[in-house]
This record gives sequence, C-alpha cells and structure tokens, in this order.
Amino acid sequence: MPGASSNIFDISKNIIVSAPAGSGKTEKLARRYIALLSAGVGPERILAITFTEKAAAEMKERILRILKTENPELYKTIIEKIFLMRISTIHSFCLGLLKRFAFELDLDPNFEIVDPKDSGLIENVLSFSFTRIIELKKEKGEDNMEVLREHLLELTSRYGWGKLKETVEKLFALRPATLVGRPKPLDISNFKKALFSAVTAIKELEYFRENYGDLLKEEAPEKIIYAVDTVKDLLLTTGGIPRKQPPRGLKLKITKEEYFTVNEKIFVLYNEAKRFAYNTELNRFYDIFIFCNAEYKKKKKELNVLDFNDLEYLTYDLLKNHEGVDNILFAFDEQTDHIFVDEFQDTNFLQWAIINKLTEEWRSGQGSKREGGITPTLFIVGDEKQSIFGFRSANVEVFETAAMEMQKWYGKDFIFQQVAENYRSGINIIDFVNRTFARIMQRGRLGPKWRTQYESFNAIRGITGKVELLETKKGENENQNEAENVAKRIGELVGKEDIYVRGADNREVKRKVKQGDIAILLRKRTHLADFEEALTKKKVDYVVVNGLGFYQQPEIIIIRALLFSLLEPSDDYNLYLLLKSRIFSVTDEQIFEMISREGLTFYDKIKANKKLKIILEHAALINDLPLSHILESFMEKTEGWKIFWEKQRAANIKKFIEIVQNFETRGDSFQDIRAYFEARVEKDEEPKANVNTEDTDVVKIMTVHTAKGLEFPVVFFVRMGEELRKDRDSIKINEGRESTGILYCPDRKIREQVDEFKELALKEEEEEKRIFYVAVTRARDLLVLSGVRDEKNKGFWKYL
DNA sequence: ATGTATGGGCTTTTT
DNA sequence: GCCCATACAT
Repeated sequence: MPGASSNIFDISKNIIVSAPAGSGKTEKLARRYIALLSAGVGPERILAITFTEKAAAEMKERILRILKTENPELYKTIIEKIFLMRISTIHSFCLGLLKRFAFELDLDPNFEIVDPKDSGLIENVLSFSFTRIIELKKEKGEDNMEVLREHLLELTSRYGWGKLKETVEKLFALRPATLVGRPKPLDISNFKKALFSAVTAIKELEYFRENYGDLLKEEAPEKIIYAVDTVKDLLLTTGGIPRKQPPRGLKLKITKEEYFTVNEKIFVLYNEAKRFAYNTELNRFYDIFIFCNAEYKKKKKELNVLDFNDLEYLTYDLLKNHEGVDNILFAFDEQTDHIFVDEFQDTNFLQWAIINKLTEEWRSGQGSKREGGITPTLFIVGDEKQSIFGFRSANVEVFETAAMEMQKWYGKDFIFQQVAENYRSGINIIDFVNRTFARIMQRGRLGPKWRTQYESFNAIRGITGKVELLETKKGENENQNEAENVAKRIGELVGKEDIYVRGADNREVKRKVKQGDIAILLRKRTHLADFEEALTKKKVDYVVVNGLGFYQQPEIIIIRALLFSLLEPSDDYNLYLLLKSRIFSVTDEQIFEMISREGLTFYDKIKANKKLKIILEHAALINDLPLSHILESFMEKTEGWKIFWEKQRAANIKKFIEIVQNFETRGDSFQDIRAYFEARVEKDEEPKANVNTEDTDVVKIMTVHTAKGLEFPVVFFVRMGEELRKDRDSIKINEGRESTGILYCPDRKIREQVDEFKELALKEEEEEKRIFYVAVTRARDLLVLSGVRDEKNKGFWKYL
C-alpha cells in the first residue's frame, strides 16, 4: 500500500493505529491479519473484535479478497478453515463466552438476548414495580417499604405516573457494572447565605415585609419553595427569571431598584432551596430505581433473557470475580495468541476492562507462550474523531487511556501510529476538512481528555474534488425549500457532471454522476419527509437506509386508520385497526359480536356502541370541516393525546395532521390524499428490503450514524442550520472509569450554573463536531453542505 | 429601547 | 410540554 508505514507489519509489537477517515483502516487491519497468517499463525488463534456485524463482515471479506489476488496458495488453506476465523462483534464474543461458561455463572445456557426498550420489558417492569410498592405495604408493612411507598406516592402526585416512569426509566441507562455509582447531590453550600441575605433584604423594606413576610418564617427548603410559588407572578417572569419590571397594575411604594434587588435575592434563595429539593427527589428516584432494577433482574431470570449490558457486565464479572477465573482465562489463553480491535473509539471502559483481562496473562511475562516462541500481541485501530456513539455509552477517553496503559505495559514493544494519509477524498475536500477541524477540534496542552485534537491529513488521491455550499434563505417553508434545493441540485448533477471512479487497472476513470453515487446525510430523521417529498417531486429515485418507518409507528398506523375510515366508510380493515387501537381497546370478541349483528357494513354495526359513536360523529363532519380539523378534534375528544403523551409520538401525530393539512390547502381531493398515504406505506417497507443492495442506482438517504464507515462520490450533508438542542435532560448519567455519577436538576436555569451539567453540555458539543467530521469525510468527489442559513450562523454553519 | 406575553412549530443518534 | 420569534406593553 503506497505511503503506509510498515510498522503494522511488525508482528512482535503491540500497536494502536490512529487511523482517520479514509485512511484505509480496514485495509490495515486486513494487512496485519494477513501478515500474521503468512508468519504461520493459524486463523483460530486470532481474535478480532469489531463493534458492528457489518464491520466484522467487511474485515473478513477484505482479508479474503487480498489473499485471493496476492497469495492464492494461502487463500486456499484459509478458505478451508474459514469457519475457524474468529471475527465477531464484542457482543457476540461475550455471548459465546457466557454460553460456554453458563454453568459456572449459574445461567441457563438457553438464555436469549432482549432489547428491553424495544420489547417494552422495562416499561412492563416499571408498571409492575410501582403497583407492587404501593401494595406491599398491606402485605408486610416493613419500614423501608413504607418509606419507599410514601416517596413513590409523593413523586406521583407531583409528576404524575407517566413522568415518574419516564424518569426512572432514564436511570436504566445506568449500566449494571456501574451501579456502585450513587446519585451526586447538587452543591447546596450557599443555601444559608442566600437565606440570610434574602431575609435581611425583606426585613429592610416595608413593602416586602408586608407582602412576603411568610418567607421570613420559613427555613425548610420545601416550605420556601412553596411560599415563593404562591407569589411567583409578582416576582418572576413566565420564563422563570426574576422580573426586571413589576407586573402591570402593581403600584410600588418603593423604587424599581429596590424591587429589583430584593427580588433577585428571593430568586437566589428560591433556587438554592430548589437544589435541596432536587437532591431529595433524586435519592427517592434512585431508591425506586433500585427496587425496580431488582424486579427487572428477577423478570429477566424468569424469562431467561439477558440484555446488552448484561453481556458485557457478566463477561467482565466472569473474568474478574469468578472463583474459576484462572481456568477460564487459561482456556482462552490456550486458544488465543493475538487480539485485534476495530473501531476502538466506540468502546466504553467496561469493554476495555474486558480486553484488559483477556491480555493480562500475556503481560505477566512468565506465560508459557513466550517459552513456546510465541509473542502475543494486541492490535487496536480507531479514530477518536469518529467517536459518535456516546449515547450508547461509548467513551472517547478510552482511546487515550488505552494508549497510555499500553505504553506503560509494553514499553518499546508498543507502537502508537498516527496515520495521515487519506485515500478517499479529493484535494479540495481534504483542504476544507483540514482547515475547518484544525480550528474547531483543539485540545490544547492541558485540555480535558474528552476533547479531541485534530491531526491534519494528506490527500493521496490526485483528483481535485469540490466543496459546495447550498444555502437556503430563512423564511416561510424554509425546510421544504431546502429539500427542494437539494433535489434540484441532484437533478443538475445526475448524468451531467463528472466524478472519478477506480477502473479495473486501479486508475481513476472519469464518468458522469449516477443517482446511486449520491448520499444525503442527516443528523436526525425528523425532517426526512421533506426530502422524500422533494425527491419524489423531482422524480429522483431514492431509498431511506435503515428507515425507522414513520408510517410504521403505532400512533401513525392508528391515525392513518382513522383517516381512511373517515374517507371510506366501507374500509373494514382500517376500522378494525382503529377499534383495536389503544384509543378504543375493543377486544376481538367484542368485534366478533358486532360483526355477527345485522347490517350492511362493519361501520353500520358499530353505530349501536356508545363508546364508538365518536367515530360516527366525526365522520359526519367530513364535508363541512377540513380533514385536519376533524383529526385534531378526534384526538381531543377521545383523549388520544393522553395515550400518545410521549413527545415523539405526539409530534408524529401532529406531523401527520400537518401533512393532511398541506394537501388540503393545495386543494387535493380525498382520493389524492388517500392514494398518497397508501403509497407511503409501501415506500416505507421498500428500504428494509433494499438496504444491502448497494448496486441499485438510487440516491441513499441516511443518518450520519448509519453512514459511518461508508463512502460516496457525492455527499449532501443537509440541515446544517438546525440548531442542536443541548441540555434537554434533567437527569444525566456520567459514566466514568471507576464509577458513574447521576445528576438531577429539572430546572434549566439552575443547570446552567452547575459545573457537571456545564461540562456534559460541552462534551455533547464535542460529539456534534465529531458527527460533522464523520459526515464530511464520507465524500469522495463532491461535498455539498446544505441548510437554512442566516446571519446568525446557527447549527453546523458556525463551524465553517 | 427593553422587558414581557403569546402563539406556532417541534422535540436524536442504535449495536 | 418547551423554545423561539414576534407582537405588545412599559
């Protein structure tokens, strides 16, 4: 490989390769692997760990492809032993280990893996646990249960069942391994000072003494909060900050300055008191979580299932604490001489700890391997700048920590290799990336480990390449306009402009852009529909890769069923869906009973049912009111919003209604609307069948996360102007190496003053930069940065 | 000019 | 249910 250092071929060294986007990472892994094979190492003695199935498959494929052309003889031997190749994801590696040592772990070896979120298991456990906490009192009357019960009831009355569930569910992001992490209280050291200061200020002014005298009597934080809440309108704006103007109509006998000063002091006290209250609440949430987690564990045992976290934690536990660990490690050691880890920036500390354990024996020096002439090695490849799975608990800091630890362990037998070559993108794209990220990815000498330091790279491909800005003006329909601009630009490119692709003899050959060369990358899926619509209008073929399926969402299925029932009363199937839905919860027996009655259609038959009358009432309005109004009214009257209270679901329904409204304002007929939605469903299913058909000549739309590891001749990174909403969560889980901190503060204004929250916000921003980096480095020939832009330079624009 | 009330648009990423 | 832009009030 041109320009590649030969370091990676030194099979006696432990190596970390920092390989930026487009630097031929998979190639390097494959070359190293082949170097080992060529030196006579059997494939069964090499363990390669990746983080996705796709990456595992890619690595295997690359190894075989290189061998086939460059070393046909070795290829023949390997292909016979192909089933011995141990290339797998970390999860399937753990799975294998756990199955094998299931007996030692007291596990039923037939366990299955569940995604508790998808399967609704956690949701179930929470409902069950809450009920149990409330009922346990009667059964046992244990003291701690009594306390827990009181806390639960109190939290329920303040937040409601749903919100409480949501909050406790967030704590389930805590991984078992880090359960030792206790909630971290907010700093309340200023409370006394704030109290003193506020009381003094109130005492000094007659007006405040008269009106807020109650505050003087209170010292308990909860009471203070309550006292301020009752006079909130006089003190605070709707935004929750102290007023700079007294409310209208309030005649003050004091100056505005005096009002302002006292108000500010009460506000500070109010916030300090809130911190107290939040600390108490967090502990209660946590206690409830502990109870629910115990129930969750029981449930998993009962169902004989493990979740993804269990795979990692149990493996770690097996290797660290199990009494038979020596045998287990010995067995592993007997089989394994070399370990590869791919995409190392996506590891968390627990995964690193597992790798650590596996290689511990090698480092102790006296292993039997060296006596037998074998030098075991660890070969790690990754790129910190592409660490974008923080939400899945990947931790950028692992990369550097690992490098430092390996340096310590292996000394001169360790190599850290920084690759600077880029084989993917044209010169102008590389220039753009270098300039931009050298500026925005800087750590400085003493900067925190979660910041990444950008290292420039060199363009190896000789082609020029191009970066374009596609700016859409701010204004009405800006989002649709942007999508249309993108579609228009795609129209101009396809069949007209040139790109370069590698020909048979490895030379760059010029040819016209095809639809299939183009990818549209999005930060989030929210505005997907705009692009689908614009492309459809422009008659551009496309596929949404890994689409979540807006039209497959349960709430959309229901509201679509409603729409179809309104439009076409004889549509029994959609009426059936609607009745079965959570809005009506009609059972199959009831439906059967209704069907068996006399009448023309199913629709006629439900007339008798009181609960279902609401459908008919809305159907009657179809010629008098706009459809969108009818749908909205239906949601209100049936209290459908209560059923789909979750933000995402409610937003989905609103979006659906909005789409209907757009058609109506355009004057489309009922048939048109129905036809549109019918077509939508099929479109939705299509990508799922098509994901892996990379040859199909269609534009690919996907998220940046999905695009990781892929490359395209033409990349549109869209929605550049979308402001990234940071700091939304009142609960933050901060997973570190030793323990995990839980922070809780539902007040945004206070959060802005809490160091830990501030740091987490900065960490999130760093991850956004890395997402931007991943996005722009997917492009080979043309990178188009598109978005709504104004003088404020919001979203990703600010990085240019 | 500045602060406050109000209405409209929307609110991840996934092995 | 929350943020932001804008209209309105001081």
